[in-house]
Amino acid sequence: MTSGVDKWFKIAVNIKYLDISTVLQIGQSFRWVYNGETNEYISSINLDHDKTFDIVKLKQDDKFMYYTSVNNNNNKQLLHTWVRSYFLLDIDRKQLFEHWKIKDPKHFSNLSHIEPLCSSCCILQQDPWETLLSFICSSNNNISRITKMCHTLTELAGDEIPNCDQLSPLYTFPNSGQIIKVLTESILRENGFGYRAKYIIETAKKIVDLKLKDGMMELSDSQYLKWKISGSPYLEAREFALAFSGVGPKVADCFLLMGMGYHDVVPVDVHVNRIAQRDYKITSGSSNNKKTQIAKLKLEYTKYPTTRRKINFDLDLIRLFFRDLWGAYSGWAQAIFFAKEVGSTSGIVDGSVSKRKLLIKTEDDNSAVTKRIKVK
DNA sequence: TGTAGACCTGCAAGG
DNA sequence: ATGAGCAGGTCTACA
Repeated sequence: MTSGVDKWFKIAVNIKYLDISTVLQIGQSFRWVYNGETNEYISSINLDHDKTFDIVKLKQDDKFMYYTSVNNNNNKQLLHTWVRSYFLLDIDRKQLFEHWKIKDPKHFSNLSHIEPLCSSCCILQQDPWETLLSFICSSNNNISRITKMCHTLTELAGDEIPNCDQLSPLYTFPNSGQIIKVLTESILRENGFGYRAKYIIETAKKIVDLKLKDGMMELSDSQYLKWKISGSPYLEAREFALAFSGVGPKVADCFLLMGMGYHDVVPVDVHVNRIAQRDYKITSGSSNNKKTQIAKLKLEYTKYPTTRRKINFDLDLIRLFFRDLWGAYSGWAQAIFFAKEVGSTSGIVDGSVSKRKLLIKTEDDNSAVTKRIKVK
């Protein structure tokens, strides 16, 4: 076990540029536990998408992000690589903003208004398998329950990680094999998963079957997903993702954006839909132009039967509108508008003893980002 | 082929 | 104290 003194490594990141208290709680990742006394975030992390997990801690001040691993020798190089990759630090957010200012001046030109939201402009590059399951849990659901469900999944089917020096034990995120071995739909239902219980079991089964069929049983689920999908055009990747139970267009796009690195994907949910209609005047009516566009998509999607069955063409046009407007990192731009629109709430803190609420103001009053801390 | 309802659960918001 | 309504949707059963 550790001596009680963590050896922290650090990386220069201005908090105005990237604020982990926003990014980790905005509803992208659901398994970071915040410790209000130490101001640290902790989670079990699959550092290289392999089969071993580390306990990772993160914290931040104005100029630096600090990171450490509680077990596995605190491998600096591995951690460093993971942090850069998880937060996608090599992507130049300032350059993205410059691009968006040119492409969408109406909504990005007033940078003083937008600037407070820069800190939330970060799409995390998460573990593919965990991302897929997390977002299956997310459908028609709220962040605090999604968070709870993700933790429950680890407790029910993951492995307890020894010596992690925490008040409550931490577990690995279960792989597909563990899920089908240990869990059933009724167990998940008893544990509050509701109708998503079935989707989780079916999805885990499908991954096991696919790996078997492809002769790739030695790969972890995430390695398999990357092997299967990486490099594919978006439409093919989405077709593959949509074939899973409980995965519709929104969940598939979240998975591809946050788990598979498809940065130009804008997941269209009720909020993005509302933004499109209200701020961009995307009509829900049926103009000739729109009918033409849909007819074109229908033709194109005949090659993709699952997509054809599950897609909503009106919403898909909104995705395409934003992709064409914002470009290669349109998914990141969407994160800014999403944060502005709904703010965020987060889940468990210190073993669910208390709860933290973080709110980003949404009024059109050019106000700065405000945060509210609420402790039960 | 397209479109209403149903669907688990927990929580805020308003009365 | 109580309970309708909703939450970053998806699935199924019908016309």
